[in-house]
Amino acid sequence: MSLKHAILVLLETEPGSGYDLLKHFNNSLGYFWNAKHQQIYLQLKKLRDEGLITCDLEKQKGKPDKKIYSITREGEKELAEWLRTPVAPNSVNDALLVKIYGGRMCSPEELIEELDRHAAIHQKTLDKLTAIEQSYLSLKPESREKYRLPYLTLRRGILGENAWLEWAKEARREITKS
Amino acid sequence: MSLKHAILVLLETEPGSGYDLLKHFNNSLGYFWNAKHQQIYLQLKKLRDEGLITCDLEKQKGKPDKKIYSITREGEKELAEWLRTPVAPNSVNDALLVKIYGGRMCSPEELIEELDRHAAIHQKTLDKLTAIEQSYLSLKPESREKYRLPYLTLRRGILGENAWLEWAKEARREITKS
DNA sequence: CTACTATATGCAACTTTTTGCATATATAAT
DNA sequence: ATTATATATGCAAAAAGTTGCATATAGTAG
Repeated sequence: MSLKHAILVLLETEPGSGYDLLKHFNNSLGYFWNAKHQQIYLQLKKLRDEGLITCDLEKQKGKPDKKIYSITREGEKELAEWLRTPVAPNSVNDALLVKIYGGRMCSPEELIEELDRHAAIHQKTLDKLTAIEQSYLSLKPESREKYRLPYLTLRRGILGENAWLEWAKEARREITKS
Repeated sequence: MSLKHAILVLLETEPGSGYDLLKHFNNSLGYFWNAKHQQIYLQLKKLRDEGLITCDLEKQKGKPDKKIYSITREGEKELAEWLRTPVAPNSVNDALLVKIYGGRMCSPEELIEELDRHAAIHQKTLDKLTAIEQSYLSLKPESREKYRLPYLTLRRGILGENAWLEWAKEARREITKS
């Protein structure tokens, strides 16, 4: 669906190899769009076949050649069009909640253990996001301009993770009671 | 993945037809596990093939026969085992955030329009969840016991949607500034 | 000296999910 | 009368995503 557009968004900012993209992705869109590296490489191939991006080889010594992808006019057009089209609301798949919903069949201790495990992961994500926010906020106001919109998505991550952790505290209290 | 387990969780609570399940699902697990009706019917078939659920026909006049599914011993075993196994953290796919991230290429007005559209959807979800919460809270404390764990997942929904709407206000202010 | 991590890709097989169609009846609203 | 909605299922094809493997080098940590 829109992994395709996520890639176009990133390549519109700057060209790069699949690997570059992957790293960039994992520090930005990856926080709210799931994708494995295979998926990204596959999409890059497809996007190239569709002519939405181009690919130039960059020779490197020792390492395999880098394929540097850039967005094309076609790609920009496609992206602009997508931006004008309404998208579906976020879709969530949260196995932990399925577990808790049906948690009667297992011990409170086991639920708490799993909840804590997830809380640790969410805390880690929050820490990363907060660190990114700090580096954004330490930029000079002129430099911030460029990142204004990405910053909004960062905020979404931060508010979301905070809410998650708040909920986890509440849930923990409730489960412990039993 | 765990649509399978989501179905087992619901059938463990009470047997029912695919359609019953679907409605139940849409008012509970559906808030944090995405699935279309086709997927549910398909999974029911698979679960039956695996012997985790059974199916009895219930004749109806006028309408097609209902297939009433129930969980089997095998199914309960499978479910209990799954509950003891750690699950992956929630995965999110949020196209709106991809859009905002790359929103430089479209007008603030268009972004705001889309943001508001999504906000309306989230508000609607929040309203539904709040209504469910109200009916839960109006139960006698003895009757609540049964729904304690599902209620926690409801709380997750409420806190999550509130956070979403808070963020949307913030984002709206920021985008409007430009 | 060895193991691990990072760089840098990608195929093949499989599972999961989505999209679009298809059917048939009952009831409530316009 | 007609239309829409709810009931009640499901197939088939396509798209998307996951899992597991495979390759090859360079640098760093133990």
